[in-house]
Amino acid sequence: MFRKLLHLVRMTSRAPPRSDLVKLRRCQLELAARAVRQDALGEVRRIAGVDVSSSRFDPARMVHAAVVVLAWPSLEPVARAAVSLPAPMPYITGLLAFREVPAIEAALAQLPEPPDLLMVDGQGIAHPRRCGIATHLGVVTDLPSIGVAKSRLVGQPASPLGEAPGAMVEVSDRGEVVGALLRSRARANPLHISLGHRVSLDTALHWVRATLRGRRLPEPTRAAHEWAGQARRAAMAPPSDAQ
DNA sequence: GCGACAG
DNA sequence: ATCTTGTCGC
Repeated sequence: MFRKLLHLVRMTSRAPPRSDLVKLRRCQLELAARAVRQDALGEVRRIAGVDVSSSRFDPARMVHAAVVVLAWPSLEPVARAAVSLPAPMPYITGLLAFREVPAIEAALAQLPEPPDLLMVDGQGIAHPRRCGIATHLGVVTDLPSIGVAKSRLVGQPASPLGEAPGAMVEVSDRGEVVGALLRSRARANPLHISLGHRVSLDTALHWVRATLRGRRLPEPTRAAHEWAGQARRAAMAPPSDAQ
């Protein structure tokens, strides 16, 4: 359904007309209504990190989506995929998913089997319409998903976040708990964790903490970021003269 | 009108 | 998001 909306703006990759933005926001309300905010996931053996890379210097305006699947508990990569597509539209605050999800879905489709859990670079329900990219992706794929963002979109912490590693505080927006801040590492800016789909906030925090390895970003996110960057540089590299 | 604003 | 190596500090 949202795929038809994308078609409206696909021809340009420039800013969609205002009337289309209204439709995209309505679409988010429908997706958000389908998001499951409780645990509805099986045994977690394969965790997928998801990320997208792009460059403002790219005249083709491509988005490069990468998925890296890590085995639990070894956290060793067992599968990876990357897909590059023309950006359907520019980045617009609150509408990130419409820019990035199509390429991510294509990358997920290349995996030999679907992962048990998605860690997405961005917000879940911590979004003005409770439909950040983690929720959007989770609902359209019906896979359990967690939002791991590096900065804030909406919401306020219940109290100042402690300095100690592991410190956590809930974040609320318009009277609703939508996520949490997590001090994943000492002296580092906190992670913004929110549930995406079929995962509770507690379970989301559990899996983020379980995959940190003492660093700021969880391993699935780190690996996907690295892979997406490699995919972009490979696609943008000058033509090789290897014969 | 002003300020905020994932990637 | 991206441009980018070394460097300072726990």
